[in-house]
Amino acid sequence: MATSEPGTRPTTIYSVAQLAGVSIATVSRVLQGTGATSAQVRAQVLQAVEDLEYVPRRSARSLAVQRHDAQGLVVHDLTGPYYSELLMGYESAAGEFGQSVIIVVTGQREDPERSVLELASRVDGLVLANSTLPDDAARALGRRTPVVMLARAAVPGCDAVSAENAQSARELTEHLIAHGRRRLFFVGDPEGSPDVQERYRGFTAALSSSDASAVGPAIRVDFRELSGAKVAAQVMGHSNGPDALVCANDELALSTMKALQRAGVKVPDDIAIVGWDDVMTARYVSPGLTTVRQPLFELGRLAATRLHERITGAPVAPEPRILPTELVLRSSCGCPETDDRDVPWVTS
Amino acid sequence: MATSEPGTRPTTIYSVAQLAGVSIATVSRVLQGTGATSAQVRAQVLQAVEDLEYVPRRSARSLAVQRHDAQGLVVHDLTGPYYSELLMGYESAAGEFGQSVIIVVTGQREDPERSVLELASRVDGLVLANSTLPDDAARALGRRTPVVMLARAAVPGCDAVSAENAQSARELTEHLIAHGRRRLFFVGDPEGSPDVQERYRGFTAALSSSDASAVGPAIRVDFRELSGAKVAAQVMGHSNGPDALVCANDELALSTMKALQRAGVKVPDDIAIVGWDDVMTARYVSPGLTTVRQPLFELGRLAATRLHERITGAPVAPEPRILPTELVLRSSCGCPETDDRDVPWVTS
DNA sequence: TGCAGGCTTGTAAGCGCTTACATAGACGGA
DNA sequence: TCCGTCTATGTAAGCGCTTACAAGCCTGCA
Repeated sequence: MATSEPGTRPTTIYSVAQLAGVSIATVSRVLQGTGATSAQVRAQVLQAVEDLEYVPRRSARSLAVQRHDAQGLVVHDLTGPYYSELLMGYESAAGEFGQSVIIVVTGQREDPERSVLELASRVDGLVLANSTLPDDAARALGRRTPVVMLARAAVPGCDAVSAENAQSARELTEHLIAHGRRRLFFVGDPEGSPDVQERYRGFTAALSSSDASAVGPAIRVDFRELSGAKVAAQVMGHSNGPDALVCANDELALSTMKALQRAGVKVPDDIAIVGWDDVMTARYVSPGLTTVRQPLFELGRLAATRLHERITGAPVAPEPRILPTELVLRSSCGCPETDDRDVPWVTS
Repeated sequence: MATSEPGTRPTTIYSVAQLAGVSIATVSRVLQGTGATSAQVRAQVLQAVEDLEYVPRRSARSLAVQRHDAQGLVVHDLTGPYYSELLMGYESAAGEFGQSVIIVVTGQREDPERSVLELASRVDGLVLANSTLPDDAARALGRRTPVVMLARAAVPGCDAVSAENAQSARELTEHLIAHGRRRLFFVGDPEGSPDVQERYRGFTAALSSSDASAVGPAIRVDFRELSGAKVAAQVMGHSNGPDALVCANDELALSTMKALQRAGVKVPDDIAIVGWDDVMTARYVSPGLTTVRQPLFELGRLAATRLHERITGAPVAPEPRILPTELVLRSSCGCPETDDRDVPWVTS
């Protein structure tokens, strides 16, 4: 009914109180469900609320209760399925707690630090993904508001959640060695992100406890799909090139694979390729890409949950929470084709 | 320095004023840049702000100025590259306007309508994507706050932005007809979303002005990748089946294509397949998937921009803003393979 | 009938910020 | 020297909500 006709002041708790014939305190009590109220009055108030289509202003409430009921999620970018899944998970958990989620993408902000600081002033806590803010900035932030680090190392005063990396990297590498591969290269820049660093660590660990060749220097390229051609060129330039490539993520693996195949290299016969993330494309290409699946949705949920715990009083966890990952064996590693695995029973 | 030691009250504009030896009004003026202030005082205030690491509480400001500097983005889900791109674009534009973006995913809310209403109370306006709220709810919302409809039909009182659909559907269909296809089927549920409905409209329009067969009923399946097998079964069950499939999106096209290929059907020789969205997989599969690229990032930017204009006073635009799309011809339609098109010069 | 104690409701004091308005200097011209 | 004008600053009134506290009412018991 009484929607904001031009000139009419928007409906507030005062309008409701007036219409219901009670004080604003009573309206507030009815709406919060705090304090005792008679059924009679409650009905009147609810009726008035409905008639006026009243929704309390959040800012007024936030100011009064000193709480925003909102969480901030800070990521570097949103490209690829990685962040979609993560964000879905995050939002789903936050929603259950009645928390809004405000997202800022630092990659497209000219002054990320300022943006995050500003964000901090409108949320009760925030989650910082990797490549967003340097550690010291994060630590400083952690002193003024609850902070959860996502997919990056914990800093003092902040919680951390992430998916397992080193162990699965090790398994993946050992799997390739078991396939008889001996000249394995890592593709990706370990300096680029904590995730990649961990993966590289697992990779070297597996190699050094095997009879495979000493580790070649990692082929350092950035994360993106674009880099495949560069990698392929470098690989083929080698006189005694690699017989297996462990790529830091699927985009890299796929574009490298495609570039290699186009140049006549057989995958996996001449060279095996594996990646990370289990993106949709991984199960559509031929050969299917062996990769590592991360529980992204769950990771998002975990981050939101942990942050909420912190906000509501839980202490900083002494240890980071690390979610297990899952090897997805297709045939780019040398395994036989198995159709079943490619049935998309799960949407990634 | 003076970060919140336990027991210390958090720093407010009062602390700053006190430290700087001025009144809170002056602090506010310096920080806003409104009103004249002497260089002397300005320096003192700024120094105090820095010393105390003061950041104004947003809720207090929002309450005072009756503005949130935040926009709400309401989507049904976030799966697939569609929403990542869109969200990136949205966030980038909103950030430039100094607006935060709060996102709610209705698909995982038990009471979407309530969630959105609540959202409305903490933002200055919102963008509603399709499949989130019914039109009448949207219209009601539009009466109390600026609303922009995204990829769905305008309703009175709301703006609308979307990507072109019917025209490109028509071109795509005509392209298939030019390849000699005569028994074209549409795959997807036109009732499911306004986008699909438009595409279907373009599809039928192209058919009816050609000598191609009358349109078979659309093969109605939902959007997701899972449906491919069903479609393939249905297609192959036909005695005189289709020689071309226009799929409502790439996920559908790709999974159908894979299922068909696995059953020995040759694409595009036996049957051509085309889709929508130009997802990453489209350029990695063989044959490359012919599809329609939507300017998702731009669409996101446009939505944010339009909403911001509305919030800052612009009237509702009489016409929806429609962004052009682009046919991406690969070989699943019958065109010869062209490698160049597959170079990922753009990340989608 | 009077009164203690339990419910329900109202009153009013914030929450931290912005901003209209009042005030106090500083300056220049008569 | 006095007064009108500006300019820089302070004062205080909100913004809409929550919540501690006060107050009023009703009940049951002595």
